[in-house]
Amino acid sequence: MTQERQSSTERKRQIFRFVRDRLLAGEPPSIREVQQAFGFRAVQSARDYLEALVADGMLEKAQGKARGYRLPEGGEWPTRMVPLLGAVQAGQLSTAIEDPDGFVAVQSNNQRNDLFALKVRGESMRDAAILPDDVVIVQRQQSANHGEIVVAMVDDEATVKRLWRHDGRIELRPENPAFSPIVPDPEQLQILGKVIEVRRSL
Amino acid sequence: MTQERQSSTERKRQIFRFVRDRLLAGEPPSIREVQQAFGFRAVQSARDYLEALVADGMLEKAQGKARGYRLPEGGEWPTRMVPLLGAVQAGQLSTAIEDPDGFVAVQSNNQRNDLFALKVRGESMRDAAILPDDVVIVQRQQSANHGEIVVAMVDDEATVKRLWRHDGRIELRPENPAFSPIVPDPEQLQILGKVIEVRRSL
DNA sequence: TGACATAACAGTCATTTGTCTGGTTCATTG
DNA sequence: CAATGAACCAGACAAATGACTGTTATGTCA
Repeated sequence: MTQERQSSTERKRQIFRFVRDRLLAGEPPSIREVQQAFGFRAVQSARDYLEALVADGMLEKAQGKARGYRLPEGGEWPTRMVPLLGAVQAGQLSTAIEDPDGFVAVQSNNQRNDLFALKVRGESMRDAAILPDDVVIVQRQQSANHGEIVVAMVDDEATVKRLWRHDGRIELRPENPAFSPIVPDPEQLQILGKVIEVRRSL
Repeated sequence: MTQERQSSTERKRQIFRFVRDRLLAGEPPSIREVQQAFGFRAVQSARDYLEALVADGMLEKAQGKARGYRLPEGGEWPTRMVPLLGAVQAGQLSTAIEDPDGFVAVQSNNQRNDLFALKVRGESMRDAAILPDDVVIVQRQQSANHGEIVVAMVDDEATVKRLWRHDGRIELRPENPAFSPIVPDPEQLQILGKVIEVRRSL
């Protein structure tokens, strides 16, 4: 009359995967949904497993709130959705982020809300293996180190270039012999952020 | 005694962004949480706005479920975790997938469980902008079309190459003049899948 | 065998959350 | 002004969900 007995550890793993997948899909399950998914006849059975997972540090939960189980923020890198911007013009970054073209899932230990994604235009970084229509994940910051690939405002438009420092001057170098380096007026140079990842769909 | 009166459209936008950001963070809000976030004295006020957003197609909701508001399914695909494999040897793909080096978040409308990720070794695809240590997302399939980039078993190891068909023969072409095309014995050619995305961390 | 631990079950209560019906305030306008 | 509609408010009810206490089966092992 009761459901077949199973090894705790294996079922625990299955339940964790179920909850994790639901959380990654943005749909936190209720305890009773876990119960039904695994055919338990009692709510408490599912609850026992969930509590065990919390005790193991595999899950966290918000007391009293509905659908309150979450993945811990520390151990595994949480996946977050990051706004995808088509084009950015000077001074419009924050407004562009409020009305993005879409969202991209990124795994990052970055706590703050300072990542965004940008679609690359042009061939100027071809030899750095960054092609048109690639999507770059960008960490917002006002400056960058020598040699890092940055997104900067040039002629009122966001472009991807490698930042080069020499003789106290800053240069934005394309990586394609067909393009010329840019030596911006230091007063006007506006760096939007540093490229931390490149993605290309085939 | 009542809260300051505001223009509907602007507040609607604000409420939408609030809900959207909560959803993207994986924490769907309850109606009362929206109410409190905007200082409404009545639940129904928040509810009115949420209903309006649903009517506008900006949100969807699941009847009766707690925290049931969602972003519409338009173009945004669910994010799934896909096993990341370091190296694969012949015949060991399925076992490798059970003990992966990690997981990668992928957005895909693919329903089946036939995606995996593989870390690229070697420079043989350099001119296709695929570099060592890049991670390729692969869709498992036994064959592929002319011109597609595939993962195939060569010398008992998985390699990334472009598949070329001519004269009824199949060739695995590197994309780097320093490497030579491979013309495998058709009997032994084992294609693991097709590369659908390339990622590089900087 | 009997003590023990584990996995599952039963039932109840409390809180959170969604739903509903209607009322109040206030600017606009014919 | 009276009518109207928009924005907001009040309160109650119901469904979903979490929390709690205790019980029953089943395997292990001294």
